[in-house]
Amino acid sequence: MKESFRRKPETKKDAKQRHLRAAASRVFSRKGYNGTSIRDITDEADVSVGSFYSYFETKEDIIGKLYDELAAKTLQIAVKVSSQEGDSSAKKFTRAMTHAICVYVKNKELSRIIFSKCTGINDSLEKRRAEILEKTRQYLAGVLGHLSAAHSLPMDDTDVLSVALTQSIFGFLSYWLDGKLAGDLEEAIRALSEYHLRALRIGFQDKSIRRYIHEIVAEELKDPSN
Amino acid sequence: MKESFRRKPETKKDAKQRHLRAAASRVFSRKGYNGTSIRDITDEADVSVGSFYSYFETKEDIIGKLYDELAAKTLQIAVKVSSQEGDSSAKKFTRAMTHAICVYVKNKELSRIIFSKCTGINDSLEKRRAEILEKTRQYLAGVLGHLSAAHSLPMDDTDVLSVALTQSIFGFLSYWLDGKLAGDLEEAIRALSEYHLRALRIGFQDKSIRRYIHEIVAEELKDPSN
Amino acid sequence: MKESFRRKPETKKDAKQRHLRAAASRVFSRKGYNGTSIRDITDEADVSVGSFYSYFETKEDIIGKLYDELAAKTLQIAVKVSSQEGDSSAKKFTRAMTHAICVYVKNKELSRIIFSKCTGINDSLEKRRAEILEKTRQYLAGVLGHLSAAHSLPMDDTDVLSVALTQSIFGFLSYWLDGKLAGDLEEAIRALSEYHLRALRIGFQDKSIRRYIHEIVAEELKDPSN
Amino acid sequence: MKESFRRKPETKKDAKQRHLRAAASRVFSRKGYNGTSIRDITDEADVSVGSFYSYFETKEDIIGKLYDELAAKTLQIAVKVSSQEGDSSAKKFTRAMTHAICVYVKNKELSRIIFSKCTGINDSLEKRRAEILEKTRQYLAGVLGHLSAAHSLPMDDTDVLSVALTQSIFGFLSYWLDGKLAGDLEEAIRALSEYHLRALRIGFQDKSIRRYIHEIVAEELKDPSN
DNA sequence: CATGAATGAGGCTTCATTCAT
DNA sequence: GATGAATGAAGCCTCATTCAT
Repeated sequence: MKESFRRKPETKKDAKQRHLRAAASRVFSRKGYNGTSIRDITDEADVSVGSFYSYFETKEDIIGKLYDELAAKTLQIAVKVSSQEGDSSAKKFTRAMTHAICVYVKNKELSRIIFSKCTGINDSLEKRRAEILEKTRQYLAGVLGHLSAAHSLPMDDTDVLSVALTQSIFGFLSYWLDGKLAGDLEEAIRALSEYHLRALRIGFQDKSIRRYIHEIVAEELKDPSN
Repeated sequence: MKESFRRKPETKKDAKQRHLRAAASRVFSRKGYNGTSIRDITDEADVSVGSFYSYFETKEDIIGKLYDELAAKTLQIAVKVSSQEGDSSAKKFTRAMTHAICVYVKNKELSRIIFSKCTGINDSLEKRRAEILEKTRQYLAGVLGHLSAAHSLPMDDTDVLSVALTQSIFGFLSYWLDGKLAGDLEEAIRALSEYHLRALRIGFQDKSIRRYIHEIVAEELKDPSN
Repeated sequence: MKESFRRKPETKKDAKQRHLRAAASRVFSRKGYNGTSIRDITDEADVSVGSFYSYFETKEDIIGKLYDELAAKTLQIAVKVSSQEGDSSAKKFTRAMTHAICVYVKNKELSRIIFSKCTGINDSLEKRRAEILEKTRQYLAGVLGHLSAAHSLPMDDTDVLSVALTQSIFGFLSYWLDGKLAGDLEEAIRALSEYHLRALRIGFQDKSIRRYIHEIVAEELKDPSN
Repeated sequence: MKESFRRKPETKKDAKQRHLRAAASRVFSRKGYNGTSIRDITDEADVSVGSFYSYFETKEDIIGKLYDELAAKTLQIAVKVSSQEGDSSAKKFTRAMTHAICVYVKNKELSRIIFSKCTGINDSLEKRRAEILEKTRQYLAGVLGHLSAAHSLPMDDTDVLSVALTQSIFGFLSYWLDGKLAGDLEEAIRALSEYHLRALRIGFQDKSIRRYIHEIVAEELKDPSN
């Protein structure tokens, strides 16, 4: 909402594009890519079909832009946590995972789009989708790598394990975002985190884990706007 | 007209339906549901459009039938392993997971369809899709439940953990079936299995795990036909 | 059912054709020409689609044959009554009209087909349809002509009046065959007959009219078969 | 955007809908409902197929709208004549019938559609069709009722007679609109009118009847537009 | 720039007709 | 002959995209 310095005064044009993206993400999240017509989006945004095409080349384009949007958000995952040094492995890992989850939970609609509602559209979009999710995987793979070095873990097959780790998180998120998992989010993250910590043979104290998670969740998800 | 022995007359009609299903699964697996036209399927199967419609009601019908096909296969997961008693927890778990993975690997195209290529089509199909995958999750949740009782594991949130476990397997499979993971399948399964065994605090011997996996993979995937 | 002399031993082929025509007339009468598929007819007749095409060239052909069937029946109208000589004009007219009505009522399904269910199909069939109905019109026009000569009626526009007369009968029949007119058939015919007799300025006695009608209706419609 | 005076802004949208309805009525009147494709209509109207579907929901919809159009016109029958009081029965009846005929003759194409070209499409449309024609029948039945009271006619079976009267008019119109009846329209109406007057035992003078008819026909059909 | 009517390619589905068995 | 699986032309309809106003 605030722009840091000068740069980017968010023109009217930008605002309308954002407005359309927001409308589109709502509709896509509800009806899926193929079930959504351009008309549906412009109706939701209360603009004309013609306008849509001033801001986006094609229907694929807007999905691409939404992918971009989520891709930009996922950068925060690495940025926000990477600065922490001297923390215990358990703290690093838990904070990394919690951050990742929070980013997706905060962007519920975009996440639903990329996790399930707008998949299998075509090869090029599928590739983009994979790239975005891959960023998170690579980030977590990096964390795993550090830990494996620090703990001299026999991280026999980093690829397989980073996939397993990432996909278990994404899978959990899919269920969570679809409302299929009842219960408290922090508690769920804790169960997930401790599960993986055990798998990674990283020692931890239940109490601390809860605290690490709470700190991040409280901060990330308190703000109702965004 | 008469069939010599018992069960499964597999009429010509059945055979052609199967032929069409196979053709469809190939095209769907390549181009996705929405990217595939009826024409594409009938071209692949080398039959006329009209024929398609004497075997399937609608385009949705054939996807439903393919879903059925995979659903039937997933029943094998539970059936094949359920008979083992007196085995160690590690053996039970590893065999269960390996079996599940083998079923999906053996049905590569159907699996790609249900994991990614034909998702988000509409609500009713999405529900069917979820149900099918849910079966595997429930089966694994059952295994977890047994183990948690036996090891008095603090299985605090069985739902979350069964989702995490299942989705890590499905995620791994998606990558594997898309050819994104190089390396040996048995080795990958072992890494995955041991990861989860550690997470579940089940003791195991690396050597035995390899053997459990090898027995099943060797048997399940040796047959070149299917 | 009985064949008068030798001639026409009604081959098996003829019987099957008749069987198909009967089935078709039932289905057409229920669902109309365009709403009926060849499959519907062969299902009703319990024969194969291929058989259908041994007996009829095309779908149009069978409608044509059904038209023929009714056309043949309408010939009876003229034949049966024409022999009466020396009768009063009222008797002649009433008997002619009653006969015409009975023929159509006796062939309920064929009549429904030609009156409403299979109309507007295409020009050539429409022409055939018109020809058939025209036969009845011409017959009644002939009766009108005789009467006009006998009574020196100023039958100013025979065409118009014969159309009006015929169409009022056909219209009545459409309603009747669709079950839209309650009441007794003889009574309805009497009302109709007397209406036209008055229009034609032909004197009559109510009692006699009833008798003329009763004689014919009783004979024509008593037999349950056909 | 603003319309100068009152009622009926007749937007461009309305005009185009009317244009399409007119084109459709021409094609339907020529080729019948089932013989006409959407393409035929849009070719006749010189618009795209897509346009058709922004004005009408389905092919059935446009026939329904054409039915509506004629239904609206038939309301004029009752409206225009109902005001006449103190007239003789012959005048009332003749004027009513002439009005009815004029309405259908003025809407030649719509009438052909509803009388013959677009019949037997399906049950729901057939019901609508019947309802529309029924309105005219009921109106004429009403006229008959009044006359029967005034003349103490033994209107024994009003239903049968109103059907006969209406259908003789509709039948006459079908012939007339198909160009199957040569001659002068006023003369034909006169013959028809006098026929029914005699049937109804209403006294009349030939000269007056001619005048009643002429007044209406001259007024109703003089205007070349519409 | 905004609008939304117009476009038409392309998809799904039906069904009259054919023909190998 | 009888059968019914196979064919494919043709119809209805949708919706992404364009463009005149």
